[in-house]
Amino acid sequence: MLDIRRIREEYDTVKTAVESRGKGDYGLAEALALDEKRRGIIANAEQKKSRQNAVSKEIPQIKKTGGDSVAIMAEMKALSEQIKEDDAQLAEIEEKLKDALLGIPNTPDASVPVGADDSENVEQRRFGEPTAFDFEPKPHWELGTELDIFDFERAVKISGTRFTVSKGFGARLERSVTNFMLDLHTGEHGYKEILPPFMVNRASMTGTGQLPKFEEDMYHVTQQDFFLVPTAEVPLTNLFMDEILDAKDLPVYVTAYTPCFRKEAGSAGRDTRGLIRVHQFNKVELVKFSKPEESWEELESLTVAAEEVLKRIGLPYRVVALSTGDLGFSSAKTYDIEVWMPSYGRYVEISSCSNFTDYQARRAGIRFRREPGAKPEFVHTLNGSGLAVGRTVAAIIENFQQADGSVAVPEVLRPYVGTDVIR
RNA sequence: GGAGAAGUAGCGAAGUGGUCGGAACGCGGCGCACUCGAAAUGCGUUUACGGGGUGACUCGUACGUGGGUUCGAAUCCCACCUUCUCCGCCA
Repeated sequence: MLDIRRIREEYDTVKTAVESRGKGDYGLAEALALDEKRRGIIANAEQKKSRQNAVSKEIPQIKKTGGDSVAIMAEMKALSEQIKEDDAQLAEIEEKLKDALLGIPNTPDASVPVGADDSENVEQRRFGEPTAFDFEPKPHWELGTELDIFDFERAVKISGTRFTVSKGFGARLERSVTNFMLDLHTGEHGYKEILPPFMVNRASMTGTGQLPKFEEDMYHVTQQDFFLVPTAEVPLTNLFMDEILDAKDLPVYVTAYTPCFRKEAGSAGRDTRGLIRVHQFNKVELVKFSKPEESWEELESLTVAAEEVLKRIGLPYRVVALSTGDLGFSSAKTYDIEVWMPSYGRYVEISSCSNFTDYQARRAGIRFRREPGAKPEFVHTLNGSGLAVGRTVAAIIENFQQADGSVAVPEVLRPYVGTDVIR
């Protein structure tokens, strides 16, 4: 969430930034009004409390010396009731203020292109050229079914639409890609591998910004109020919830493979075939905790680390900077990496790399101390897919398909897959 | 799932209705003294959040969490969370 003091002191700047997302002020004006009300109540209540504390210290003396405590007790009783009323009123205002703040998105960085939607995203760079074929290429769902490595019909039978079953080399390829990504990031990019829970509590989902606004997108285990993780970002970022880190340990780099669970509500009819948009998919996630002054540099290197996966596999891609209208709720700046997907005839999102600045850190209470005795400051959090595994598999199958319907295994993956060609 | 015990500063731990909350005591950390240096020893110091103030500073809040009783709660009552021990179940 945004710092209420920043909203108070730089209201116009914050308002302009938030409104650049193109969907109003998200209750910013309301938050400011609530804050003013809140401070008025605090000033009043604390004066009364100060008096109450002072008198409470005197009462034992009065009693000991046999003085008359009846009048003062009556006064204190009345004061105590007033304080209770003030506190109740304050709690109510603070609850409202907190709700208001949780509903306000992060302020886009000044470098983010202003635009209404994804059509105004700005391409940053490309790697490779869209794959050229001297035959008619097939989409991965057709190839995969013919090769008997995907089984969409049985997935529907055992679970429903938007679920997948991989078999044989299909399952092996998925596992290989996952391992390749984890090995690259842990071995060469300095990330520590984490295996987190796949279900998290409400506090974690609130810390990273999925709750309270986006509850309808999540799978909720109502029996125990758990949520299935929509991304490993949630458990990874909340590793340090309510902790104060040591500056000498920053930056912290962590990575994890998890399945990701999403309802995909509102995308009915979109990408209904294949591995592109499903309720459960695998992803390797990269998360960083950094000092504020280093986070922009860290965003660039995180994006480069994610790109490296595609470079080594040999898949054509491009990087785009999201415009303000397409930017995620908690993000101050996001680069999407898009891989070339022949069946779509365009680039498709395969990674989203964001700097959340102190927005998530403030919600989740993740701080650091520059030196012993210094005031704790909020860290900056960043994350990016490194990469979405299912979409990577789909891209490999489509871009590496051969005229005879077989799929060449990219060289870096051969030691993992154990074959040169899937046929 | 059942029974019992416990949650107080970085760690251990005292406090069972008021002068006990930055909080006894011990350990650790930091500073100073002693030392060529270190150890040992001695002295001092050591939380976070919010309000007000340019500031020195000041007021408030916090004893797992949330309620309640009381003029006053770490202390009494209720609910929940977590940890430990035993039993049950289980990969």
